[in-house]
Amino acid sequence: MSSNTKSLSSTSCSEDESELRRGPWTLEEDTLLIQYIARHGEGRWNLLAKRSGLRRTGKSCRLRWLNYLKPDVKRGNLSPEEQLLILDLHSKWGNRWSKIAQYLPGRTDNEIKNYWRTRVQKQARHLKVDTNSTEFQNIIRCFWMPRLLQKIGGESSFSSPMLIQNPMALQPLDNVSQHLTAATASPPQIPGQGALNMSGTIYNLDSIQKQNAESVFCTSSCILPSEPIDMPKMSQIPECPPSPFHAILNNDNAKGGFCVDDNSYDIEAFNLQGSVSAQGFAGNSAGDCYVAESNWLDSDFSCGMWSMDELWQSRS
DNA sequence: AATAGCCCCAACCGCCTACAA
DNA sequence: GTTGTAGGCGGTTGGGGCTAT
Repeated sequence: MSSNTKSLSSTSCSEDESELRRGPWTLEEDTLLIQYIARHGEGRWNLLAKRSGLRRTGKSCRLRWLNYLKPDVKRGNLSPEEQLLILDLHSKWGNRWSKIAQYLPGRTDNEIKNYWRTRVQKQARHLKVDTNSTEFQNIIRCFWMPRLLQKIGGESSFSSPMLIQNPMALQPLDNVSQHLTAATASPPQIPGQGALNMSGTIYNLDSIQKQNAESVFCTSSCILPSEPIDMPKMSQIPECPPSPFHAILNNDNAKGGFCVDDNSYDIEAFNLQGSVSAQGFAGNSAGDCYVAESNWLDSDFSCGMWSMDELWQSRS
């Protein structure tokens, strides 16, 4: 949405000339701000606001520049890689939007915050869980992030700029995100095989792709193990609870859905029946969960459906 | 075609911190 | 050490656009 096209609702003929303007920025204001910064540079926002002739607060000028006018601000939907990074970094730092934004070149804290509120929190609302809850964290780790990884892996043949060959496996985690952002800045010249390593997690894309007919194992501390997964062995781990989502794809009469939009790669909706919440995911020991989701990953996943009754039965 | 409801995002607000006087 | 100011951050809101009915 460009506010350039918007009219200033607060503007009127009788408006006091000395009054500060508020609301959407006009094209003229944008031009003034850009020209001033081109001549004098960023910073000293209050002074800028006075001298530029803009009847705006310094704060407003700063915000407009940083979130919209700055040349390197990226527009458009967040890529799966960016979404994955946000989910991962948020699990580490919480609502430290500006810190998270540092790892996504061209993305602003405001944009990331909006993404979290409109996409991620929406899912939590549908599930009737708190976004900070263990349950929801598990859902993100076990379903959303693997799905994004799968999507990235699926595109690996290959244009995904964040997908890099893995020269930095086992690097300290804080370097990893940096590496990822660096990869974004300079498009890779590599084929799409390898791994993503974030937060100490090696996202083994080869494994993901091979696992389409298998399943994905995830733990509280990582999404996928760094070692190639021996899925038959994994599936025998006794403490792995049965996947509540196993029922997802085998029930044509399902009334609930866990949907991922193929274009945005977002989980589109949890349409849960009654008072069902995601509490079932909290019971996984140490946050571990086992996801048998062969069909989920295999399908085009316009919308996987399952019965919530089955879901609940499967976890008890 | 009209309209009600929802979604998304730009912009604002209030608080906090850093720093200079 | 205190005070004032600027900048930065996270939370919240308002309104345009989209979709469903």
